[in-house]
Amino acid sequence: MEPLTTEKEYRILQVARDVFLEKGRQGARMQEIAERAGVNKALLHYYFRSKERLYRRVFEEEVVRFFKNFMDTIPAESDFKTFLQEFVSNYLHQVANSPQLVRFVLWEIREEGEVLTGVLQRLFQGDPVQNNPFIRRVLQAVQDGEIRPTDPKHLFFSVVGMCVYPIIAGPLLERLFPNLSVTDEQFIKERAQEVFQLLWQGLQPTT
Amino acid sequence: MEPLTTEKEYRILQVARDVFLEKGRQGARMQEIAERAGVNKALLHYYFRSKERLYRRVFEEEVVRFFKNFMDTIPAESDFKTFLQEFVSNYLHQVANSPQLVRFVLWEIREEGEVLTGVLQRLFQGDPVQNNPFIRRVLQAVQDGEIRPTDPKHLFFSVVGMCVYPIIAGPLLERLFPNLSVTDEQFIKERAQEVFQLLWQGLQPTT
DNA sequence: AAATTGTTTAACCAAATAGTTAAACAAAGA
DNA sequence: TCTTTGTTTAACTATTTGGTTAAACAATTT
Repeated sequence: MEPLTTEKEYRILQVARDVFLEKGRQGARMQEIAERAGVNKALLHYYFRSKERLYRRVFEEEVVRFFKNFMDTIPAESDFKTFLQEFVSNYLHQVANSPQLVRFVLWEIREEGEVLTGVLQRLFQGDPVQNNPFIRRVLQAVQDGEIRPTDPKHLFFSVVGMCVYPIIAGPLLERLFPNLSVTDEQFIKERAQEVFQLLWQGLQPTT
Repeated sequence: MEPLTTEKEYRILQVARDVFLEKGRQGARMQEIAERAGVNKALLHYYFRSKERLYRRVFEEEVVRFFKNFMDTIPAESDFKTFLQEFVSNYLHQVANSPQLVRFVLWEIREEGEVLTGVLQRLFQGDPVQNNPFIRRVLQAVQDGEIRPTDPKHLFFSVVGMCVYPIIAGPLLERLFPNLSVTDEQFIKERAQEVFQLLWQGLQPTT
């Protein structure tokens, strides 16, 4: 049988991702990755040379995924009300789907300097990111009088913050509120509703 | 001269905190803590026995601080409008003052099970935390008709999320928005204003 | 079948790092 | 001054962990 190098290489990457997201850069162990992937430790080095390189590969991929997730949740054109409603719901589901991703990126970005800059460079070549679709849509909504004048950057922070926080703080909040499970569909729906309502009312033009 | 054991013990704890907040549980090195504290490595073990115990000591203390910071920012009684305004401003400043704290807690709580439960137990003995002053104040404001009916738990998540997110995502956001510095007094003030405005308008009773 | 190429592994090595110990040192008291 | 007690350290040990290597293995080609 033809040995499919790609298959095992891919499995290693998958597992490496899991372990790094769980334990972080320093907490992850090559041995554990190997075992979980069902291969020998040397194979990790055969494919990826070093822990550093394997980590970078994962880190870069996850930062990209982090942004792609965000971009993917931006709905197609429509009135701003449904745009906002859908975005909140989509993004909440996205984050709830893999809470570790956000936590990982938010923690690990603290050290990576050049690496992060490189990834971002490649992701948004030339494009000033301040012009991302979400922000452009907000600016347009303001111009069209659909919502009151607002700094789109701050609105962006607010929306993302409200979606992301309950989920990455989950382990804490679930201890404070005994009946809470932040990744439950039930809660996510409830949350989407609350967030949207607050935003929409808060953004109404004042006459 | 009388040797002040407390002094060096205290300095070690201080430095240990810094290093753990910077590097995390696994990233921190006993050697580095010793060097930065200006003492020999053995002294760390003399006072704290093991890395594990030193870490727990720091972790527990920081979780407590994390909550104390929150509690301390809850303003005294007043109308809900100024209450909210002050809370947002206070909490933003609190978080901006030590962004590492929030990042650290949010990352590290993922593993600690019994430890965290223990700390929380001691912090809020008996008191169901759902009854914290912030939430009580919101409930009252709803009853008094100062704001529209809202789930106080969700409002709590929203406020904290909007304050916390831009700051812990700082390293990322500052690369996306070149002129941004999320811990600058300038930005914090601006942010407080924006967050409050959104909240206040979003919470108005609908006639 | 023999040779070739690429794949996989067990066993090993080297470096980093947590933890220990015995001895030096300093202050206080007899 | 000598002893005692508590403090501090340099040097050492054990363990963990990233990384290497030589040899076995499997598939393919000649």
